[in-house]
Formats: sequence, structure tokens, C-alpha cells
Amino acid sequence: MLNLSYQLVELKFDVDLPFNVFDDEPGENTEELIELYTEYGFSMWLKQLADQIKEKPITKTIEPLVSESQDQKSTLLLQEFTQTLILKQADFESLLKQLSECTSFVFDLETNSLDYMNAEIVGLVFLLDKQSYYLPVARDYLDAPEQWSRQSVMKSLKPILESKVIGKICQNLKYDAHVLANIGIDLSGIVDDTMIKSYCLNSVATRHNMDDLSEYYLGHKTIHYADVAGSGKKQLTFNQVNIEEALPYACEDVIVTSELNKILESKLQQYPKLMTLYRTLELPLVNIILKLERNGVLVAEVSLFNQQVQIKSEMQEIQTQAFEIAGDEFNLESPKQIQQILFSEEGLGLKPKKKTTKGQPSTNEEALKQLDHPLVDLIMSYRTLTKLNSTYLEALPKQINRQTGRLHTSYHQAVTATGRLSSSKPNFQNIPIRTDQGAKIRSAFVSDKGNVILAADYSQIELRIMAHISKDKNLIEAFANNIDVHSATAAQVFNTELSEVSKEQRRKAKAINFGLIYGMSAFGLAKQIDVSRTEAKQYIDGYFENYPGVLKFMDETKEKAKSQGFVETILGRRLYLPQINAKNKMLQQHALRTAINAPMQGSSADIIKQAMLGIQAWINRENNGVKMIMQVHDELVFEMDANKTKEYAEDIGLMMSNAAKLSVPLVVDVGIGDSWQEAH
DNA sequence: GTGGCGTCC
DNA sequence: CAGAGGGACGCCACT
Repeated sequence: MLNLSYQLVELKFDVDLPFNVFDDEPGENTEELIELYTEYGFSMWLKQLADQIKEKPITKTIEPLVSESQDQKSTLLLQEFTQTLILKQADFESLLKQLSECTSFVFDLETNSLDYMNAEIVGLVFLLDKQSYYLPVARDYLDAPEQWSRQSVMKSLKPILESKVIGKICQNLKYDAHVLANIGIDLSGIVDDTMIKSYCLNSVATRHNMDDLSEYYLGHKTIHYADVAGSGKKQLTFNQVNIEEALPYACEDVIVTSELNKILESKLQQYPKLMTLYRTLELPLVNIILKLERNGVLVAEVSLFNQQVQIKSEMQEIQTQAFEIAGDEFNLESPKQIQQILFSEEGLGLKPKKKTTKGQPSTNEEALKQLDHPLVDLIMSYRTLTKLNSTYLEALPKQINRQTGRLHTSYHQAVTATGRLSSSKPNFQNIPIRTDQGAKIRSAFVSDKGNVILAADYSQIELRIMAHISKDKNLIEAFANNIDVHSATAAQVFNTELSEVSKEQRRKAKAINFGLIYGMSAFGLAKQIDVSRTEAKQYIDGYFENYPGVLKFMDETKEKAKSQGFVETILGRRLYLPQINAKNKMLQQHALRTAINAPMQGSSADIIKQAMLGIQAWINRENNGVKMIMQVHDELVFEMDANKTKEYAEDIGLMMSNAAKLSVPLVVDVGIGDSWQEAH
């Protein structure tokens, strides 16, 4: 098979693969790529092609990857739907009547910005049965026909959009809910979100934006935004797009959403646990995340500015010293130039310790740490400082919303493979904490006047989940007795009394505990804690001897993953592992490690999501003014009135602990302070 | 747009 | 024999 593949490369066939396999010169990893593609079902095609190659070179185009979902592919017939532009008062009133009398409709907003806090409505799109309607409310181009006043239109629509009995079906409804919230409309009666639905069904089969979903599930290529609005600098906002172009684009959105919703519903019905996950966890969570984002976080700009001044002067000093040692000026932020200076003959001529994926000498921290040269230390310090400066100190103030004076991140509910949220613009989930200088940034995340910050995080949640899932007696016992789990592991592995465990032993045990969660090998552990591979192997063996349940769990998980092609969390969320039976060992091993990790990472996500639902319900019920403002995987951060903090801290801690009933206690650490840093 | 690097859990 | 740690996002240099 592989030989054939090489022939294929050498003959330089003109083939269109769905990915850029042969864009570059055939390199070292060509074999790997061929393997990858054969795993994805190209083997048959390659075989056929190979037979033909023997005869004479040919040109052939491969159809894009056919997805598993195609067995149930619905054929979307756009012409079955009407597309109506609403411009006259009478038509609008008739639409209003239809909307107010229906049980549910599909709905989408066209806006002038992706920034959810500032976006304004440009048009509204509705679908009832097979009729789609586009209602433009803000057109801004030459010769634009007469238009509605947005205000009066929205006033008429408000009762419908806020109705709990008229159902709404959307793609990524959180965004539309934001834009409506900006003008005081509280979107209610949510029945479906196709983005979330697709994510629950299969998190990894496709991305969950409408264009990709349409291609994957309907085999229909949608009109893309860039097709009507252009791209890059010349991109128009939707209000500048001609109505003739806007109409089919807008209407297609609701038509596709409707068709997607139907097919996703029928698929999800085949998996009751996933349906429950969707209906009772993920879909209700949309509104909680909406609230979380709108609450935002107050940031002390002055503090960030002062830190920036300080760090910039430190950077200046380091740069001067570095140039002196190097004997020349160079860009301290360029790995390529650093490489030249450290490793080339003309430079320092140091011996590289590690290579990048491209085979060049690596200059990352791990590699640099092993080199002994003053310039290396300067480079590492400089890196740390520029990171803090550019990613946080400079970037955060720019993103403060000038109306609310707060930072509003975007949480993404349909991105990660495992069920975690992700966060961007700005990313709240990678704010520094490890070093003092880094953690100082958290001191700029503050509470408003009269308020405090409360941070509550699950202690060792993934290890507890491992204890729960594996049912390992020793591990469960350690947690049940509230013993420090790393010390307990150290006592077991090093065969000492718990009271005799040294700091060094605990450190190693901690690395073992975490390493195992990620499926780390003896090699990796050895590197991590700087012992020989043999020694690391002994530790791991020792661990499994003492926690046989964990070993059993891992073996069973791997076997299950191989036989059924997916692993599950405690709520039945599935993570499919398409490469679990790959012939390419590297790909398969990666899938196996994922199989080990996903049940723990994913279950942890399940639990904190449950907690978020419960806590927001409590906030609404008590109407106590508590604001949930951040989620960082195993931590929730709140802002609240400073007077009631003690009581609320206990409530929140309890709700988080009780979010799931495991065979070990879920311990939550709660801290309070004027800033996020103090609250830790 | 990609690769390298670094931040978090 | 190589490669041997799960999941994210953002910044910079470089092409």
C-alpha cells in the first residue's frame, strides 16, 4: 500500500485531495499522511488508482470525504421554500399575526458586528413551515428602498420574542439573545439550538458552525457571508449589502437551520442519554453562559498600566544586556534568530538539546533550560516578560467595553472535544497564576464598589472522578478520609508511612497522579521529574500495584474505546475517537491517551456545568444580586455584595459539592477578596 | 496562513 | 527505531 503511495508521489499526479497532502514536496511524513488518509477510507480509492497508474498516468479528482452521517442525509430542496422580502406594512402585520399564532418558528438575526455587546440588528429572518421571510430594518447603501424604523419593528416583535409559549429554533442562539438583550428584549421560549444539538450528538465529527453543519449533514453548500459581503478590509457590514443579495443569504440561514434541526433531532432520538444531555444540561446552559458573558468582569486598568511600565523597563534592561553578550542586535522574540545566535558556528555554537517538529533546533523553555549560558537566561526572562505584556497587560485594557466598563469574554460551548468550555477575546481561562509576577495580573481583576470577589474551585476533581469511575478501593479510601492524595500516593508508591512522606516524594507522586490522568508514559514521567526511565517505570508499576482498580479502569477504557469507537463521561456524553484503530501507531496512541483522559476531563466539565445551572437557578430564585462572572474549568468566580459573603460562600460551596453524587466527596475550596488574586 | 512558543486547567 | 502528556487560545515572526 505504502509503496503504491510513493509511486503516486513520484509520478507527480495531478490529484485533488480534500486536504493539502501533496502541496509540498513529498517529505518525511508523507508515509504518515498516506496512512492517515487510508484510515479515513481512501484505501479503496487508492487501490483502484494504483491499478490504473500501472497502465498510464491519469488525472483524477477525488470527491470530498464522505461522512458517516450521509446514510441519513436529507436532500435539501431550496426551491421548496418561499423567500419573501417584507417591505410593506401590511405584509409585516400579516407576518406578526402568523408568528404570534404559531407554536414555533426558526429565527435568525442579521447584524452589523460580531462583537455581541455592540452589535445592532440590521434585519430579522423568520421561517414558518416552508415560508421564509426577511425583514430588513437598517439598510445603508445608495438607493436603498424605504425602510422600517428598527425601534417600532422591535417593539411589535418584543412580545413574540419574549413569549414562553411560542418556540424559537436558532443556530447559536446565544448570539441572537445577546443582540436582543442589548435593546432590552429577553429572548424566551427557546426550544432548539442546532449548534448545541450537533455538539451533543458528536463533538468531533464536524465543526458546529452553520456552513460546516450544512455540508456535513445536508450535503448542501451554503452561501457564505464573504460571498455577499466580501472579505478582508473591503468587507461590508450587512446593512451595506444590497437587498437582492441579502435576501437569499438571509433566508437560506433559517431554511438550513430548520432542516438541520429536523435531522439532528431524529439522530439524537436514537441516543437517549445524549438527548438528555442536550435537553437538561447543554441547552439550558446557553442562558447561563449568556448571563455570565453579559455580567463581565471589572478590571483595574491603572493597575495593568503600572505593571506594564514596570515590565517594559525590565525588558529594556534585558535587551541591552543580551545585545552586549551576543555582540549584535537581534530580535529576542524570533525563535529563528535565537537559533542562529545560539547554535550556529558564527554564533555561540551551543549544542541543541531538542528539535522542533520541522527538525530545527528548538528554542523553547524546555530546550533552553538545559543550556548553560548567560544569554539563554536572558532570553527566557525576556520571553516571560513579553508574554505577560503583549498577551495580558497590553491586550486586556483594549478589550474593555466602554459602555459597561467591564471585560466581556466569549465562552464557546461547542468547541472542545471533551465537553469543556473554551474562552476567547479575551481568553479568561489562561490568565497567569504560576509565578508571582504573572499572578499580579489577577489582582487587576477586581470587584465593584461595595462588592467582593468569591472564587470557588473543585479540589482534585479529575482524580476524584478517576477514583469514582475506577472504583479503586485505595484511591476512594484516601479521598473518603480526606487525606492529601499526593501524599497518600507517595506513601503507597514509596512504601512509607504517610507521616514519613518527604517533600520530594510528594512532588514525584503528584507528577505520577497527573501524568496518569493524561496517559503519560514512563519516558514522559522520567523527563518530568528528572529520574531515569527505569526508575520512572518502577514508580508507575508501584502505583498500579497499589491502585489496581486504576490499572483495570485504564485497560478497560482502552478496550472499550477500541471496540465501540468512543468513550463516555458520567452523564453519557460521548467522545468519538476515529483514530483509535488507526494503523499508524502514533495516531492510535494519541487516541488511546485521549480515551484515558476524556472521561475524567469530560465528567469534570459535566459536573461544573450542572453546578452552574443549579447556582444560577438559586441566584434567580433568591434574587440576591450574586453575579457569576467567570468559569475556568474547575473554578467558578462570583461578584457579590460584601455583606452577605459568608452565607453565600457556604451556599455556593454546597451547591458545587452536591452537583454530582460520586463515591468520593467533592471538595470545594472557597476564597473571598477584593480581587481574583486575593480570593485564592 | 503556519509554526513556534507560552499561558491556563 | 522514533516517539513516547489530555484539552484549549493568543502573540509573534515569517512566508
